[in-house]
Amino acid sequence: MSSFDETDAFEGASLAARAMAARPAPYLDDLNPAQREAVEALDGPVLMLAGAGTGKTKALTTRLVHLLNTGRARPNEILSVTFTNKAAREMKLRVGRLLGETVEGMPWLGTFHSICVKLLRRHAELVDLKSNFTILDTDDQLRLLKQLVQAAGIDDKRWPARQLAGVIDHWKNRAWTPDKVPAGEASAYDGKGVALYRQYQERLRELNAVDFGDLLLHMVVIFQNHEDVLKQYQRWFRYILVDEYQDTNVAQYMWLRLLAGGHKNICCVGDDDQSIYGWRGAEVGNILRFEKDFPGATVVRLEQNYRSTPHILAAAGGVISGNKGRLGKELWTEVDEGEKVRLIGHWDGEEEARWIGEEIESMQGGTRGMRPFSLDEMAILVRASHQMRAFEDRFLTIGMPYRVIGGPRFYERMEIRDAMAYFRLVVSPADDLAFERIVNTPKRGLGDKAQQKIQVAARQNGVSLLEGAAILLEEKGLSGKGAAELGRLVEGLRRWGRMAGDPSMSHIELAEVVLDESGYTEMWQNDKTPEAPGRLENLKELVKALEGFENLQGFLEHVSLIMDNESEEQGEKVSIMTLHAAKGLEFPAVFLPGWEDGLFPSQRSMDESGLKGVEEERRLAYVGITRAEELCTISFAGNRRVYGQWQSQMPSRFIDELPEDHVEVLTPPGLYGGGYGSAGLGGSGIESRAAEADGYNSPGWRRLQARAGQRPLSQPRESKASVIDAQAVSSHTVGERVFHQKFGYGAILGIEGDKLEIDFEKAGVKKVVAKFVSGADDIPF
DNA sequence: TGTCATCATCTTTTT
DNA sequence: GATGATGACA
Repeated sequence: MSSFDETDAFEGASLAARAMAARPAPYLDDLNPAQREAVEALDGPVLMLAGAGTGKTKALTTRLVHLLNTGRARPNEILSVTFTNKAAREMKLRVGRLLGETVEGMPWLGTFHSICVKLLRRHAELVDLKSNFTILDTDDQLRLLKQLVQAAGIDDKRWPARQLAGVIDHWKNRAWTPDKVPAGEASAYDGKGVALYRQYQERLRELNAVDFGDLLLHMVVIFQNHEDVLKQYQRWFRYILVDEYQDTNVAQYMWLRLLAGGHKNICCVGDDDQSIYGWRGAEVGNILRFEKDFPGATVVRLEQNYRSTPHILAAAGGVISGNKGRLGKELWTEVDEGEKVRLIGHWDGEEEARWIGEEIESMQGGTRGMRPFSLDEMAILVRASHQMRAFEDRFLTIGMPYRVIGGPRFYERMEIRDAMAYFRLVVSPADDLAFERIVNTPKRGLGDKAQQKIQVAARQNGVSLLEGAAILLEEKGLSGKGAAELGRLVEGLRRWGRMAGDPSMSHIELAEVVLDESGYTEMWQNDKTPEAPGRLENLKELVKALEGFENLQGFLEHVSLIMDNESEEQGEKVSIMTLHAAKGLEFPAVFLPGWEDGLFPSQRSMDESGLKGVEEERRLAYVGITRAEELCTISFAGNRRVYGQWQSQMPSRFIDELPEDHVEVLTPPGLYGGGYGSAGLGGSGIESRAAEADGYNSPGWRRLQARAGQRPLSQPRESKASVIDAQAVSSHTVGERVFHQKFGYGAILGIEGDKLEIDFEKAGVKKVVAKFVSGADDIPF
């Protein structure tokens, strides 16, 4: 894990470089001609157009090693930027492997954001900040904006603060400070957008805080206004590598151009077909105009695909060819044909989840003449995260082990943020946002009125909320329970602050003391909701995570940037994630459910961005299909619940774009002869094998629907899960009160084999697998 | 001030 | 279906 130890970032070469004078380069032999060209074109601008699965990361890391190996730069003179922490880690790992040693000496390999934090800490004063500024998460940001909106007397129902946040984010992504917002944007947010943006920036400065967008924006401003600073870094970073260039926004683009302005030794890697972050301000245009920005650039295309079968590549290629203005690449492969992309329609979303669950079970044992797939080799990629739910419910029911990647992030959970707010307040007592968050958590009898008094006291005296509270107490401005509790809190924070300065006390102990004495832990212990045990567990994990850090401050810094949760529990599991989260990953077998117009392509994307929106969605489809190595299964449902309301769905337009020759249409499961009549493939241009059947209006289908409730949910197959479950059954009795990790507490109504029918207090009656249920009294924590 | 019920709104995608 | 905001009540 990267630490923020900046000491040797600019000092002499810490390891590898010393020994790096021109060694032989055996690693070059591992590359194909295109990759090799991209690696060996070391000087001047290089654009590497790397299609999906063409060995992009390999080329990039090899290039980095080659730079070191030829003695062109020392490890700390290379700036390499990625978008995600995961990608940065991966690169470090692979560079290390190629060098045959661990890479501690690459201080400037990281995400845009983490690198900008390092730089901004050094130059904070140039934008009126102190170098210990805090980084706000979206939650803090929103609360701050809400205050401003309300203070401006705006009806925040008609003009939600969320929207303002979006507008400001949009502007920051284009590197527009309040002064630079173009006149054409003046109508944003009821015409008050710019004024509020200005106020917001002012507030941030007062709080000595920045938001995510600021990290880049401030650095761009600094580089633009302070030539000496810019020059210094232009000299220092002798080579620049950029991953996922198609995802850069304007601010990032300007940042890169400024830094590369001198030597122009910049190598950008990307794939215009995989640009899927337009909604976040990414500009495909950046990659499309690279050659104009850097005349004489070497452009290398990586087109040999090492990941997928020809059928999969052809299907992906067919879909993406519908987009205009592509740089154009033709992926090819040497591997054998393999299976066609499979397409299947279902009656509704639940049926789809059920079918995929069963298909996964049979694929474990090998089915339809295919090799067996392990659960780790299979993934379900959805458009929107709410689609995951159907699968989770289903898999919980049948006892299929699964893992959700990129779900609700650990550090975004309520209890973690609360705890972090306490820590922040201990470290910096003037953190008003943190104070607001926890004054009345746990409940201290400090409602709106009391909090307003604190605000007033703070403002009148020109001090932080915490100090304001202290003054208010001295002046006896509060009484009763609230006063006593607030006194305890203020006192506590002072005490903990002293402890933080006491070297004899570890920050881990301190964290425990804070959570304990503040009553926060107790609050959850007394909480009877099903989430409480999990939250306590998370708090424990949080404290454990502190171990990797010197002090609370370092930890807070880390957390604000590393938002992904790396809880890699082992065990074979099916992966479920969004298409966005899947970028850069690959799986032997991939399921792509929910290909229905409105859902995918998403209605919102089409409404907001029109044709551009559809094209981005199409790229998303391309990303999805190209994640598959051997088998790709696309599905759609004729009906789906949207906002809790049933809606009939049309198959996605992208289905029409799949080239027929590379697609096999599967017959839907069940007793009804299948087919795709009214709700199915009509008009898709693809011949269904069962096209003659009248599909979902057939009597057989209706019969099936009528019986859906009683039908055994899955044909028991010899899976590991059910064997274990069978043994577990005997430990439960009808009427027993039990606890389930997802559904909470409930009473057992009946037992059927390895499944229990349980009346949950919150979730209602469900059938679940016994192994997910524990006695209500022995909850593990 | 805290709690409960009702109601509206909502859903992409994330550093 | 679920969450958040609002308002009546204890």
